[in-house]
Amino acid sequence: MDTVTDCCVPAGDGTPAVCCPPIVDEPLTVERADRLAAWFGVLSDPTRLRLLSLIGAKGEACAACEMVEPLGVSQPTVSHHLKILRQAGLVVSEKRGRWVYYRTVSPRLAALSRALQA
Amino acid sequence: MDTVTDCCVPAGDGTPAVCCPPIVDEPLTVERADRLAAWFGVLSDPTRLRLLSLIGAKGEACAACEMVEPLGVSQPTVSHHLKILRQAGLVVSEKRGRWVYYRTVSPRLAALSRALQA
DNA sequence: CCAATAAATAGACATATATCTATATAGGTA
DNA sequence: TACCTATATAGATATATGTCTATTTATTGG
Repeated sequence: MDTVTDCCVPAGDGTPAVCCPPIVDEPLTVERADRLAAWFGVLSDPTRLRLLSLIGAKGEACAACEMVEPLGVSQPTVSHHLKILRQAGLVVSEKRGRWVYYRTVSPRLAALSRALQA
Repeated sequence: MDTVTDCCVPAGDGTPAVCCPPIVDEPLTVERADRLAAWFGVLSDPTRLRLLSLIGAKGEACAACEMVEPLGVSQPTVSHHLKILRQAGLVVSEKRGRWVYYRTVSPRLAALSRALQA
């Protein structure tokens, strides 16, 4: 789950691959289904969704100072979920001073959104 | 998880509710996060995604006759996953003759797609 | 250089879930 | 009516996961 291209379907005829085309367009391969399922699994936890939403709404948010208190879970739990979001490529982090700031990765969210288009 | 409206955000000012607005627009409430997480949980299994994709691509598919064999899992497993997809409102079923046919529910998929728009 | 603090890791534990086999149900068909 | 056959349900089991407390790591400021 490292790059957006994980979600692409190779055209195989020289034209550019289509990234995360709607899943209802043609039957998913086992590989694409596994990758997409992993991403949706990342989105299947309320705490992670709230973190993602909080980061997106603020534009940028730091882990402990802005996210632990409003979510009502422990600091290690926030850290755990942010790691999962980061590994999935849904957020990126940057250390500035003593704090770590997070931002959402729009292309990744857009790719998943596209996969669900009807 | 019964209607698309489960995903809506009431406007509270007389104007129509916005259904499944992007989660990065404003911080999710606990309730919306719980509901969205449940839906993404339904999408977080490769077998269910392949079922959904197969049904969508064919336009309509019957449980045993068209889905058990290509998926490579047992009939009860297919039945189990179809029930979960049905309860989530992502597919509807109709019994015709001896078989049960499934179709995808476009508005529900569209609502989830909208929630992930960047 | 040391103390304070933000963040990450380790480990434990409870809960959820995906799958299977075996069995039940239901409804068309001979 | 009685039998097939398509689905659904039950129950068991292995695995995955979300959360916590306790601890470690890393970095800033005095």
